[in-house]
Amino acid sequence: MSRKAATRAPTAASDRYARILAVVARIPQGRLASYGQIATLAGLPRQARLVGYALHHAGDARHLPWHRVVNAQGGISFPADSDRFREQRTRLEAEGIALIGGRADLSRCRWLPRSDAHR
DNA sequence: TGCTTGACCGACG
DNA sequence: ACGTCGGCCAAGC
Repeated sequence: MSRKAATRAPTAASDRYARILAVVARIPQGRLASYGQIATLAGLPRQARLVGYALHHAGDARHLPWHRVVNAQGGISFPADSDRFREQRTRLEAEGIALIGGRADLSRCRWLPRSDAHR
């Protein structure tokens, strides 16, 4: 009884956020991951927007490498004239990731989990 | 209670 | 390369 009408996902939102943030926390320094990639790794394919929402909700109040999450084009998903944008770019450059033409080379910096390989 | 927005993505034309 | 559209879920008003 009191079934709470689980016509929707039986999984609580906070649980999804936890999974997403856990994946973000695993991104190694000097590596990048796209929102969609994080979603898939967290077991939530096609839910890239949730990744952004989770990070927004978490804010910088965590020790998360949020700056290592970029969009599918390798760019920063913040207005180019915002402080957020500058901070992310600064942090990435500090890790040796340069943004050429506003975007990083994902084919070179993308994080490949389990394939850490030489590490 | 319902519509809109959002740190997005991929497919199409 | 670019604009448009649908998808997917949660928070805000």
